[in-house]
Amino acid sequence: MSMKQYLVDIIGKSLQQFDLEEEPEIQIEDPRQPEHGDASSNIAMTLARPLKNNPRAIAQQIVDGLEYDEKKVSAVEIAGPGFINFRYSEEYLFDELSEILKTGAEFGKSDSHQGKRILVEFVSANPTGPLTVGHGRNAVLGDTVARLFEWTGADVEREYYFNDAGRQMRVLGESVRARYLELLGKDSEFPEGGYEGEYIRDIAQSLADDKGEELVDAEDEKPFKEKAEEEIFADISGTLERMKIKMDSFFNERSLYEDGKIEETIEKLRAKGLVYDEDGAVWFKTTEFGKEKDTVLVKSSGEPTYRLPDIAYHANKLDRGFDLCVDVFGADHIATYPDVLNGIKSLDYDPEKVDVVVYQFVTLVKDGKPFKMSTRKANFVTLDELMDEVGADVTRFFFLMRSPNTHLEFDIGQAKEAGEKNPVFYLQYAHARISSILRKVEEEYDFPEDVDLSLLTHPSEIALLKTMLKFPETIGNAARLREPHHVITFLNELASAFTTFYHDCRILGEEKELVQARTELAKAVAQVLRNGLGILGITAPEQM
RNA sequence: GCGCCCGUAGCUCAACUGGAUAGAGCAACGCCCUUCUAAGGCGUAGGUUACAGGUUCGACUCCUGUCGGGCGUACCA
Repeated sequence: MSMKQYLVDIIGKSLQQFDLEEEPEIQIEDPRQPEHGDASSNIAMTLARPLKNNPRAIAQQIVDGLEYDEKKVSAVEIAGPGFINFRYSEEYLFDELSEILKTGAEFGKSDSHQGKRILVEFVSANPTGPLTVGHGRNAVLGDTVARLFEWTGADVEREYYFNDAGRQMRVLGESVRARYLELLGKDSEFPEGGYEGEYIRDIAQSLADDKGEELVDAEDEKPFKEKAEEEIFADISGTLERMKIKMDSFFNERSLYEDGKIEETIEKLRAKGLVYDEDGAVWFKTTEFGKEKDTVLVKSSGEPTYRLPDIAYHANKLDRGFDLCVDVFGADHIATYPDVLNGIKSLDYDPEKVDVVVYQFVTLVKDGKPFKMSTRKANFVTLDELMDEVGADVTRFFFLMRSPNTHLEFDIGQAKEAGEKNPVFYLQYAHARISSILRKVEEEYDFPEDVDLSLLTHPSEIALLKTMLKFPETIGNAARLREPHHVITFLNELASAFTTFYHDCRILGEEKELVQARTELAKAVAQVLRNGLGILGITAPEQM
């Protein structure tokens, strides 16, 4: 049982002395100031109103009725307006340190999503060009949220959804055809709104190499489109792999048509009276759900809008038995979400099982000015280019360090000169330092089996230990909120606490028993750093 | 016009569910390498949390309004 759960339990027991109509929720928080103890509860303040008494008096009554294990809690104090502050006993802290070492690579895992099957759908870019830094935030966020779910016990599947049948891909095929003809010196007309990127020429070139003039009189853009899709997908897969992202499945929108799911979706909605025909188009009565206008599902041309397959796709996900389906997408797609929810709800699925992680746009800054990206116009910086410059670790870190809900400013110049001022190195450096020390300890010492951890008495040692203990809760919060940046904030705190310890306390050259105790402490820190960086998909180097 | 998101130190951003004295990094200034990695440390400076009200014992956090920015509001994806 976690310490916080223990505190909730003992406070709950003490509260039985009051005649409360309903059981209050007992909150335990981490005080910002060390003088305020290791854990704190505001319960007395929240009870002031129902009990019609002042908070400090209530706090006193709660503390008087509190029965606690002195092996866990060394002191309980009332402070400020009525906070009850707890201090952890050293015995508890040392037991926990042993626990971290024993649990090792598993330390930080929890069971809040135990037994749940979760599908995380992300990236989902149509194969019209290489992945850009614009896609990077989606890719890294989705993968890391998936990792967080895994750390909280879920069985996770990562899925990439794409559509190679739409207009985008036709234009892509036409663009390749034009470049192909151009290469062979034939007449060609570059399509309006075509893809202008250099990679189109590369694809055309490889077609010309393989097929010569065979395709000059091709009936349509199909062979060009297929070649483009193949090459671009190979490129995207390579980029994902470089970023340590491994998809479990690729889902093509087309299969929804082939299975008749699109038709089925419409018919089911029609049977419920939520779909009607007008002006040659098929409409979804979204006004029923409070929207201002109804929404077109099938255009008068007979082509569905993207909302229809979106609804059918989510129904398909739920048919596959997932307990939770999480979509990751940028703020520009937020408008589709209510339609999808209303759609699946109307099809009698539980909308609670669909959740979305929305992130704000990445603003690219180039030469000190904002820079609009467009795949079509070939204004972009690819993820591969970025990784060539700064590597995969920095790339992942960069996209994860900020809350998904805030605009992320990406300054290309700054990223390139990232070098030593990049914050990811601070974390890796702490790990490398510990590794180096551990190698030396290994060479120079031979320890007995028993360790006396109670030799760890320096404030920096205790502070470091306490910081490590927050790790499991941090992971739990990050998973619950789908916000990986909390892990980074924690790791920064941990690395900083270690660095303070490193400067205050030596390991090598002290009394042998102390060397041993501090070695155990350092091993634990390295372990927690590895676990945390592992969740972020960032390496923990042994030397730098 | 309407809807969603955002506005915190010079810059980029934190602040868990409403908690106690709003924190980091970068930039600036001053120190610290014969000692386990200086990709580091210590110190100084920097704030009316956009603005105005409200709710609360307590507001960066919740509510209302104003201003500023982003996105959406298609028979585009």
